[in-house]
Amino acid sequence: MSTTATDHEVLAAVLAVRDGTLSTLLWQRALPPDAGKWALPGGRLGPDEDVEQSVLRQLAEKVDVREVTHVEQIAVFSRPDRVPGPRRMIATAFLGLVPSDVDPAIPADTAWHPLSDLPPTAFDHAAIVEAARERLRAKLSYTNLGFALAPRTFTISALRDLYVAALGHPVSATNLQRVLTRRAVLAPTGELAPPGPSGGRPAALFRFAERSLRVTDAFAVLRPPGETRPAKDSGGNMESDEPRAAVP
Amino acid sequence: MSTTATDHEVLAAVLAVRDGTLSTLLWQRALPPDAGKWALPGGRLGPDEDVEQSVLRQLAEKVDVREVTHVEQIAVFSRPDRVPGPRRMIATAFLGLVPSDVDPAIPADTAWHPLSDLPPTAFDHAAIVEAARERLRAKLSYTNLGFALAPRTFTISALRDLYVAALGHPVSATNLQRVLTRRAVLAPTGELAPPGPSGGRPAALFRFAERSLRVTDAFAVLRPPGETRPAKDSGGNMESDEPRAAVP
DNA sequence: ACAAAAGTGTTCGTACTACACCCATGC
DNA sequence: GCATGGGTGTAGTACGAACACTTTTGT
Repeated sequence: MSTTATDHEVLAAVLAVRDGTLSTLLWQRALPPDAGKWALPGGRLGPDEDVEQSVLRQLAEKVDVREVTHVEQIAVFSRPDRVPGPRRMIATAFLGLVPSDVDPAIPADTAWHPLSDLPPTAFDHAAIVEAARERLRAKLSYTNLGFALAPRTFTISALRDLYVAALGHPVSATNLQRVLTRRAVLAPTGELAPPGPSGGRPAALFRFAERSLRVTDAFAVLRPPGETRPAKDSGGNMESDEPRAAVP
Repeated sequence: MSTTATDHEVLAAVLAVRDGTLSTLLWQRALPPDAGKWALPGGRLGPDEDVEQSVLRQLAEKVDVREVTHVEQIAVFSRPDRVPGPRRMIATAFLGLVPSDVDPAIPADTAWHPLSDLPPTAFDHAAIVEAARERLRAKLSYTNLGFALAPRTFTISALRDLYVAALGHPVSATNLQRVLTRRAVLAPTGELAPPGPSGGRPAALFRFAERSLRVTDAFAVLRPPGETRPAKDSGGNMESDEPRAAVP
């Protein structure tokens, strides 16, 4: 047994907009180390699974996996002292997204926490949550990732509220509709939502044209010549997805 | 000792433009498994280092690390059968970049290979190279990452050739200069390069204003209100950098 | 009628692209 | 002079942001 043996864990920052604020799922540790602190869902990588399979399995213990609409790798966290223990623990961190309308059954030790008001967190999990938030912010701007936060059908103003919560800055409902429609990200359902008790014109219901990730703005500048809109989609596998935003 | 013990390796796809084509550094395996096939530089994670430190240490054995101008995490590769052996091997893949003007001393078993004409590669290393290429392509469009491919000073047309090799599509030297100047990515040195043997106007020499990664186009759409140009830089750490491009 | 909410029309500014044209050098 | 390569000037256009205005409902 060489000295290089490690354990590998998978951790998921599951984000969703709850009560108008971006929140993440955490469970409270009962045992040392870091007893009482709040940790991300996850666990040890099993012998016959890759990290993608593992994170879905681990999430199934906390929430119904069918409610997780998008999962992607964020980064490896590997500081030698990041978790105390007999053997070193390396973590692959994931971003998971859950639509705003589902209220999954969660274990007693688990709860949603607004990112703006996190409780004391275990180990380096706060940094993982922050990286997940940055990833989400970035990808909302150049992909159709909104589908993963939104119910199956929604009004534009409801969608606007989701974008505001996730981006952290004001978003105009008018421009949101036009931008997403131009990219063929949104499609009208033809149905209407009834107005609230204080009146107002009934809102049209929309849905996302696709419910899987698609890059809508591949190039910021230096586009291939002749392409007016870069909105073409591109293939790829789970290992190679990534966003733009925060930087070393 | 539980069955979950793993080894962890670090692999780097070191990319550079050589002879006008995007190339990567590979070494030819002498021993099984995959003897004779070409592999990415890397090796086992040491007990007292994180993956970022490890990749720099491993690269030092192949090239002078001071010549590697940028390194960033790409993804974890974790298929249980990705590498045969007594214990499972998980890999953290990195992108490394080397300027086009340095010709580092490399070991006898190591050579540069054009991405367009790779030799038979070991394990899943071809997929890692492809992911690195996508990462580079994406980030060239919305960051100042060109600094990592370019010499310290260069003419616009030399820089254009680098972008063409890395992006794989034509780039106008005129527009490249204007786009990068507008973002304050390029700065003139005031010096001139002598023309070639066939004449022509002497070209002005430029340099990159910064030699560390900066996001120049954070938002494709849905910018924070009031910001005309998003070109402000943002903080962050190495763990959280990522690009946009290929997608699952 | 009035308030409230949704949606459309229109203007404005910016900036990327493309292309024509001018500049400086070698032969 | 002429070819070669570098650089600037200038449309053209597309599109995102902002804001005014209209539409449709409830009270």
